[in-house]
Amino acid sequence: MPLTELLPVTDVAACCTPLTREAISTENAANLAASLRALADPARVRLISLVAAHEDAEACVCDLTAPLGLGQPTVSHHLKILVDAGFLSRSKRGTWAYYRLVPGALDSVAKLLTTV
Amino acid sequence: MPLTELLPVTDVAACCTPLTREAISTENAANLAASLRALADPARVRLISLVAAHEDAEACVCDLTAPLGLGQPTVSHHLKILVDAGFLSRSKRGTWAYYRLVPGALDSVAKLLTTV
DNA sequence: ACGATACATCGACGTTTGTCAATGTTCGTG
DNA sequence: CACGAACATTGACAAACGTCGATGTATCGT
Repeated sequence: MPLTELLPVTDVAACCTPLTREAISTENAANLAASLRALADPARVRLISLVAAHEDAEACVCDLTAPLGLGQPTVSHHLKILVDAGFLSRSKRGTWAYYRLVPGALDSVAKLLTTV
Repeated sequence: MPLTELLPVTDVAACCTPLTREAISTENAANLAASLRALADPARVRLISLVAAHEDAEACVCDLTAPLGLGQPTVSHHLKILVDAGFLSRSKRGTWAYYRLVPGALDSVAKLLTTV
């Protein structure tokens, strides 16, 4: 079950009622787990936070390597995981690649976890 | 960064504003990531759902091995991770160990992810 | 056209993870 | 007290993950 095969969060959340309302199917559980695993890393948590808090709510790779204390290839790697999972979007302008939050993506997984 | 060193979710959530409000600290990011990693597995997602949906909102190990299709030691292993992370509580009655959701635990991590 | 810059991809390495079989441990019952 | 049942713990192994250095690929400025 590699992290590479995953559905965008938006699709994952479209599927089902919150986790605790009724027993989730095996397939939906796998999709939700994959989305969660994309978030379940200190560097990626900080990346999302840094992008959201950055000016104009977007950031390029060069803005992110220093605060994370990680190499550029590693940061690109984490960003790719977040993009593939549907949490971030990438837009290239000139030499730079700008990342921003996908609206509603975090909220959709939050909604699945909510019990009330 | 093994999954063994972790704070209960409740403490994790007490720390800070939602992820996207301001840049999260390195330490808080590590704690949140650890909580998320406890959830980021298909078997554990199903475990939480099965426990919540079970009669009286509690279940013993013997109720859970069959629907998961996993061996008893593996199920116990996953349950321990969820208990250590603060998502489930364990109460032993006789030979049986009953697991139930910790109220508000899932909601606290959901709240950290919410952007609105 | 050339060099430099910003980023992505690749290959490799050590660490962590999920799973199981085997073994401990605790509790109830005959 | 011994036996069985329910669960936890241990040890082992393959698979996946995070990180890095090296290399590839556009794009801009001169």
